[in-house]
Amino acid sequence: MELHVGTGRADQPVQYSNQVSSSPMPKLPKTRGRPNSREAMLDAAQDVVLEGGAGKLTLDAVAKRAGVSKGGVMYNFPTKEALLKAMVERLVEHNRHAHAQVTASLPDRPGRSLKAYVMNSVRALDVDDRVSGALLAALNSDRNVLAPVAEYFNGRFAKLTQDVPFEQAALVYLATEGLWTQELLQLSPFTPRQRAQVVRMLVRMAEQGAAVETAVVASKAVPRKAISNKEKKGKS
Amino acid sequence: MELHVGTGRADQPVQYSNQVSSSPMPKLPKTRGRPNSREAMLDAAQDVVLEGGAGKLTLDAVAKRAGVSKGGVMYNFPTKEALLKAMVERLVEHNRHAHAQVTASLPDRPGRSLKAYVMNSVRALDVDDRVSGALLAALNSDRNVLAPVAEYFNGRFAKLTQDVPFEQAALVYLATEGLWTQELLQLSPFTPRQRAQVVRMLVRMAEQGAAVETAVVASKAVPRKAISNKEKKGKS
DNA sequence: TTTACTGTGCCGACTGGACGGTAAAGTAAT
DNA sequence: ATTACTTTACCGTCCAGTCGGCACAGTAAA
Repeated sequence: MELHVGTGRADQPVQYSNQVSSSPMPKLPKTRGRPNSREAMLDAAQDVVLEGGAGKLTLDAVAKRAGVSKGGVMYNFPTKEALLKAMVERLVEHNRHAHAQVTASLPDRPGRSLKAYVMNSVRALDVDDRVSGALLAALNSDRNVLAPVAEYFNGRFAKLTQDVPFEQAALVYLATEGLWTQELLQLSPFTPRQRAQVVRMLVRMAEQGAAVETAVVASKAVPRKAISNKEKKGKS
Repeated sequence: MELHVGTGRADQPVQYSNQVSSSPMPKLPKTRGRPNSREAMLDAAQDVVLEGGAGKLTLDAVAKRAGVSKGGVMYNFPTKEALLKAMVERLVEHNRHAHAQVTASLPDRPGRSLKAYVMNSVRALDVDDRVSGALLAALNSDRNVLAPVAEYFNGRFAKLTQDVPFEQAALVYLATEGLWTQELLQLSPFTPRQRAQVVRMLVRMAEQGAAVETAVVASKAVPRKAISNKEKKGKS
């Protein structure tokens, strides 16, 4: 299926795509002395957050990690908040791109986008996109910085619900988000096997679109003996 | 139903709940051993985190907020990590208590604990328990501090699944967790109305226990026209 | 080609403030 | 006086942000 859509870092000949306002570099060629160190610094920042948590994200740490001096970092990001903002924007952008890519790879049926969302979230866990969460923590400090994220989340959900009945979409959406968060914070109570099982269920639900919704509403008094027991295996 | 189980803070004849400093602080009786001060400081710490994010949680800020000096804080909590730990423990403890309380108020039927979990999580949002999340962010920095939380989470889920088929429990659990997180971080795409709708659905699913699981598995080809449309209103 | 000038990208020492933590002295109930 | 708690003052460290400087590339006049 070739789902490799990148890890959120610069693993392609991308010429620093997303420019953050006030960036002091209108000249695009930029080729002069060094390759684009901006992306390298963002990568470094990601790594730092990943390894030490948001609290360890200092300019010096980023500089060291990126193999430059602090001045170098400050040159590209006039302030720490600018760095954070750039990280967030790159992440959102990457996520949007990845979602689009996965969506495109799926047949155009109801729940397509929702299914893509689930798959993409899981992929994000398998790869090392774990920055998002660590970053999210960092953002918690500067609450205004995560505004773009909120906006992105909103728009995203709006699209997911066009395909699928609201309750259904919301359920899958929330569960996916919950799984993602829990795994990210390493608070998940699931064994790998259970996680896989859950993911399969979510994908299934996204695929089936409205079916489950109907079933849920209809199942007011289903006799319990009818329970399917075939799904019992994983246990820590 | 009497679900008032507290807000996680000292909800008793507390005199100075949230003081904004400046005030000369009317020297209350100050009875001999005043075990209140500890709780008051934890309350203050909660408030600080709530308002400014985890990054603003400094000893000075807590002290000012609590109407004491920094030394006063340091006396009760020899180190900042001790303060964090205390906050976490109080939170977990409170949560455990609340869950037990809600559970007790429900009829002893399958999915009882799960339903209580859902209801309690929502209640936590309605009241101002929002600290948990902010705190959770803080913990992200000192990863070892949130170990007790992880432990608690694990045990909690284990209990929820005793009652209900795994997939069902996992689904409700994750969705609830997702909802909680999103609302907490103010990233939720839902209108209040939609949120209420989702909550109702989750409670319903928890109640019905195994029923939905059966339905999900069975619903391979349910005609979409059977969808209940009665739930369409909220829209931002 | 040489020289002189300009701008870009980066370096790294330094500063000033914030913050965690310490210690000694003070206050009041017992 | 002893104990429980609080305050005031201070220290050391960390860190964002500043600033003067350096190297190199391009430009162009000589």
